[in-house]
Amino acid sequence: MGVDDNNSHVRINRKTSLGRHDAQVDAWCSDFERLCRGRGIRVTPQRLAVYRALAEDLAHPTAESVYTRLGGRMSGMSQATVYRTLEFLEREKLVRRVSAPEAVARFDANLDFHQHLVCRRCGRLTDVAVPELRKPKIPNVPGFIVEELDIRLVGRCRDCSGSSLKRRGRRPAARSLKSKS
Amino acid sequence: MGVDDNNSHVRINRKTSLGRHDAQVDAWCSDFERLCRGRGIRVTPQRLAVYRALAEDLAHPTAESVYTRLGGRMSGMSQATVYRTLEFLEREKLVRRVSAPEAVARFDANLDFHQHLVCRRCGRLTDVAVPELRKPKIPNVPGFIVEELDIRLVGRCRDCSGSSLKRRGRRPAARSLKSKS
DNA sequence: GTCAGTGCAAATAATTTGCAGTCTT
DNA sequence: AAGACTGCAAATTATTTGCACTGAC
Repeated sequence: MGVDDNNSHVRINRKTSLGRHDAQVDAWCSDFERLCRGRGIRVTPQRLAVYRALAEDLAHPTAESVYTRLGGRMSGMSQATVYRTLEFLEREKLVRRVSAPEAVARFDANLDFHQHLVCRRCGRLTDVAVPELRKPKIPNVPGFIVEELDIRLVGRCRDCSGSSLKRRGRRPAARSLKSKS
Repeated sequence: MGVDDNNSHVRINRKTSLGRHDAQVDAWCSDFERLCRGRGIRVTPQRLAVYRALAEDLAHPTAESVYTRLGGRMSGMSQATVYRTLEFLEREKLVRRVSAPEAVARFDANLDFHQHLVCRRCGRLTDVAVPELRKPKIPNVPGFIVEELDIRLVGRCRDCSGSSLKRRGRRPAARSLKSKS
């Protein structure tokens, strides 16, 4: 079959599946270092190591996975640092946090059509119905059976829209969100 | 301003914000009970209670919140049961699990445009680039600043496509996924 | 030299599990 | 009555924090 057949509307990003060329990783890392210095962010061996671990493994590792990849208990690097560094890098928008199905679970009895508004700051999750997203055409992805499109609108709710985007503005710890019902 | 002004393309689902009419909750609950019996699912007071708690509170409660709403330690209902029941209801597709930002965190050094394939069974998260989703028009939602659209394609990866959709097929505990890198 | 960044270990928090007893069908 | 469900409490796993120390700038 030809390159332009039905299935090729969508392409799985090959780079993601496993590791990549050292050259590219190195390039990313030096970009990273340059960017940090430019922004006045201290470059520590730990930060470089965590960043490199992420650059090497694009399969969305968990904090724990990063820790393990770095040599775990043997590396002389502590879990706490890995957690703190990842949080820091995310705050600096140097890496992204993505949601996964094994999330701290939230449930919904409402099976009707709707999407979710997710407030980046307070974590509140609100229903919204966006008519334009009503009948999303399910893309055809080779090697994967797409059963549904989960669309989240991420941003800031009314209560949090004023609050800083400042560097030092740390959001509440994930734990403290649980009581928000 | 009129009902049809720019901002009303999108409507926040009011029902969600808090509780609702008892009548509607009752209706949902009896539908629920009927459906369970029809499918041969045992109807226990605990299951009804958990379902009702969800039907009453559409603000995406956590397992912990459900437990608390049911009276916490005083209700005579254990946390374990709440967790087990929610998991069960989800497996039966009687409620939905939605992802939230405080998820068990996964990180990504790749900031390029892409979406995520999420395998419902093994939890693996894969990058994919869907051209049609390239420039999503950000919907205008009153009272919320939408900063980005997070689109996930949920389904089954190649390795898991064969495996049962059978009732008894329990997926691996979330914990055991961590090692998948 | 200074203060941000780190290690360590203990504290929290979220979720799961073993096992014996109980209730739905 | 049979086996599915549940309670209880202990076990796991994930993540955070206090405090003293060290290294990047």
